[in-house]
Amino acid sequence: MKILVVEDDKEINDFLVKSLKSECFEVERSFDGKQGYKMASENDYDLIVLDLNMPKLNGDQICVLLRSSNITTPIMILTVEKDVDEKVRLLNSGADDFLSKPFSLIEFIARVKVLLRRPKMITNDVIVIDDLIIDPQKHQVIRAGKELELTFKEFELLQFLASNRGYVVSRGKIIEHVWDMNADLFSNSIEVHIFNLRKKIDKKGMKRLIHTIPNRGYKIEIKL
Amino acid sequence: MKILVVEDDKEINDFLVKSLKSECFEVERSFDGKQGYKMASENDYDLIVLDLNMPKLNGDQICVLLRSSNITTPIMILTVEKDVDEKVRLLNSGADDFLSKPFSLIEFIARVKVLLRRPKMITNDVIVIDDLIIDPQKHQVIRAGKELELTFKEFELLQFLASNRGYVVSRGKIIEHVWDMNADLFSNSIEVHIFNLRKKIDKKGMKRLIHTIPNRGYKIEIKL
DNA sequence: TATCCACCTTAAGAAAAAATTAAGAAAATA
DNA sequence: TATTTTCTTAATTTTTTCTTAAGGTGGATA
Repeated sequence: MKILVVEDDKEINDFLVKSLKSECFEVERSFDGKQGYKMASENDYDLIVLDLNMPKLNGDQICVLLRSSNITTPIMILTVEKDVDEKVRLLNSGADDFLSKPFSLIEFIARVKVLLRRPKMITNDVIVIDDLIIDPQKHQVIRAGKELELTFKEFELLQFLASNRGYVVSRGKIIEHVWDMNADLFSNSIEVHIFNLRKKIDKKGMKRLIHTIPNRGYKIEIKL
Repeated sequence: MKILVVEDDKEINDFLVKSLKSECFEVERSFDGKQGYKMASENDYDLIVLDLNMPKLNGDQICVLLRSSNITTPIMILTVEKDVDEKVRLLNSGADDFLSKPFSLIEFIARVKVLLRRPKMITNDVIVIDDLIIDPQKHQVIRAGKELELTFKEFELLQFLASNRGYVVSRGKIIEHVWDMNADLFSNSIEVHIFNLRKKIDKKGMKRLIHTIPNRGYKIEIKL
């Protein structure tokens, strides 16, 4: 993950870069709006952090410029503005998020991570979620140290949910991926399989991993 | 929505007017900078589209003149300039947006709609408003670091309000987007859902995000 | 001050969605 | 083909969510 930081204040720039690097992000920086814009338009970053007030070229101006050249990289603008209209204006200029100074390191990193988040692809890799281990190659599932016997459909269903961990998976998507085309969308087959899966995986006394989101689907997640 | 187009090139003028009309905007036009300025200053448009290079009076000059007479109508300037400094200069002259020729119809219309502050489309993007984070793909809402359990309707309602942050959302629009056609327009279902949403999101001690605008609807906004 | 109006608040029960059974159909295996 | 396992269907129960309706609150208005 490559992040560009454009901030003319040396101290804040250092702070941002250090914070991001400590989170294992690759960081490039600029202390100048115009140079920052040049870097942003010539390189492919995963996130651009812009200070609002800089000499020569402001953060929001850079933002408008980048968006007008169809650069869709997420942009976060750092601002001291407390004015609502100003914030609305910034969001309309194409920024994805803004952060008012002074801000905490934790808040900054949290926002960065939100902006960088993308759903994962489905692979055949081993999936580990808490004490649940799914090994697609071995067709093996272990929960709390005990190996479980899953049927083919149960395994496919679990793997699909697990590889989308944290994200809601709709019934439609499940049908699409775990069943084939001609499956009946209006049967309750999924419910029955979920029920059977839960009997094996989410035994009583354990923290539940499979969650129902009414009207939307199911989700695998560690709830704290 | 009434839009003024000022452009001396007959062909481009026709193109713009036709494009806008096909999008159901009401359009008036001028082929001349001076006359265009007169029209802009004497009428109340929702958007003014100006060509940069015109005989007698340039787009940026019109822009400065209009702004100096306290006309705040959004202005879009059409330019062939590729130069950064030029673009920055235009933004500073009071223009809200600029578009470099040649541009596509889609791009033009998209920008127009942004400037007209049409309610934004509802996407699946993560929405961050202050310490409220809404992640549609995860069906996850976090306020002040704590995850909240929202029902389907509550989530849809919040997402709709949030994606129109800063703007009032009428009951009609809510019914239209969150409910389906055959919803009862005269029930107080919306009020109840708003109430339940507030219980979860705007807990006491927090700065309120959901605001009632009497006789008009609701609005999500950071009040400072 | 009385009245109206828009919105808020509650609570009950209607409606919808999901969980749970069990039986039988289909598929895999021997 | 017989047997076993897995999957689907369908009826029933349980849970969750949504709507309705009645009463309350507070501001605006005459």
